[in-house]
Amino acid sequence: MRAQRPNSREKILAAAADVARESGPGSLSLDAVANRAGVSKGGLLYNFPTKAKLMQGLVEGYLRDFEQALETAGSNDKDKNPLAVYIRLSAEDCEEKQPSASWIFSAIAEDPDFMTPIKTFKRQLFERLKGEAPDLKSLLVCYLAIEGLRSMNLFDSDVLSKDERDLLVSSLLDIAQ
Amino acid sequence: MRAQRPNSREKILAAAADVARESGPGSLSLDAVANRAGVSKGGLLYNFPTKAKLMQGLVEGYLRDFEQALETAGSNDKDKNPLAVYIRLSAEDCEEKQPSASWIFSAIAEDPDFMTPIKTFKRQLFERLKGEAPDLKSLLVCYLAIEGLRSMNLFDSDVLSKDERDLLVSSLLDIAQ
DNA sequence: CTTACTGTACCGTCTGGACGGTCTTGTCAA
DNA sequence: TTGACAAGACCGTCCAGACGGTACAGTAAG
Repeated sequence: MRAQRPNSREKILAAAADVARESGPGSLSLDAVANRAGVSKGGLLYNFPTKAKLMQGLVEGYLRDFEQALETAGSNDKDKNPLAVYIRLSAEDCEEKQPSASWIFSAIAEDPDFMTPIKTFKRQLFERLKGEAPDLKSLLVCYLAIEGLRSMNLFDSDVLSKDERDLLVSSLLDIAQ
Repeated sequence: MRAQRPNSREKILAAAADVARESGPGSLSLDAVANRAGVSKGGLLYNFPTKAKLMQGLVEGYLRDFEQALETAGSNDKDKNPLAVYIRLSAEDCEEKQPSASWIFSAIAEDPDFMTPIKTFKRQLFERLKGEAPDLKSLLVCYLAIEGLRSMNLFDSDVLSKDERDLLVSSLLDIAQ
């Protein structure tokens, strides 16, 4: 219903993420994205009338996917502790060698305000976890450590070995009970 | 010996950091920096012959300051546990409402390779801590949580209240023994 | 006839950087 | 003490290129 050949949108978004990751966040030009997506510049601007809308599309897609992943992980997982679910999901995300959100740097460079939806999302998530966690101290430590893991993945600083990452995750799950 | 009026360099670096923080990472132009520093564009390019050199100057200054802060904190602090020293120092850094390194986004946008010195620095720091820490699990949790705190500060997502930050730090110091 | 594009040509703006000129400071011979 | 001079530090202007965005004519499918 959204469009007749709707995979163009997704193709463009994926291409934008690819270009941002491979060519660096500062080189995310509309021409580069159009080429990468196999779409003319006119076609790109047909789907996203401005560069800001493109970025907004990236942010919204990311948040949508994340929320959905959290939801399905929450219902599949036998462990009903939401913090543990979040830890496991995040650790899985960070396994990927290629950070799924490296385009964030492009968005920030374009306009720092693109971060506000992400910030409010995170704040809500934290509040939700706080409501269901038995111990504030454990929650703080675990949540921040996961934030650190995500940060490392984003900056792809491969400081930790795989063993160390596994040890960390199991320690966190321990702390989260 | 480095220069006859060497405060120009520092003034320019400070101006660059200010512009990056206030105008957004994508708006860090040489003109803006020159204006902010009270220096002509020619003068700016005299001190830093290219934009890349300017970024490099920011990175080097940041690393130098950080190392020095670690050193003095290590000798002043009665607690000889290096991890505890690092935790306290980092927590102090993150108290500042204005992240001291928001220019990092500008550097990444310019060229992701500007991160490599910072990455190797962090890796070395982590290795050093690992050498002196009694328990790997505690180190991992503490180090990552601090990394998370730094990340939050950088993205200035004010998710934690001051009380929560304090509670986190004391918990980490507990874990670090 | 509408939707969803392609392809091209173009405009205005911004930016990094090169360049020539200018002011300041230190040095040193007379 | 002074004057000549060179090097250092900085100014102001100009330009080529890249970029975001517009306009528009064409077209293939449903």
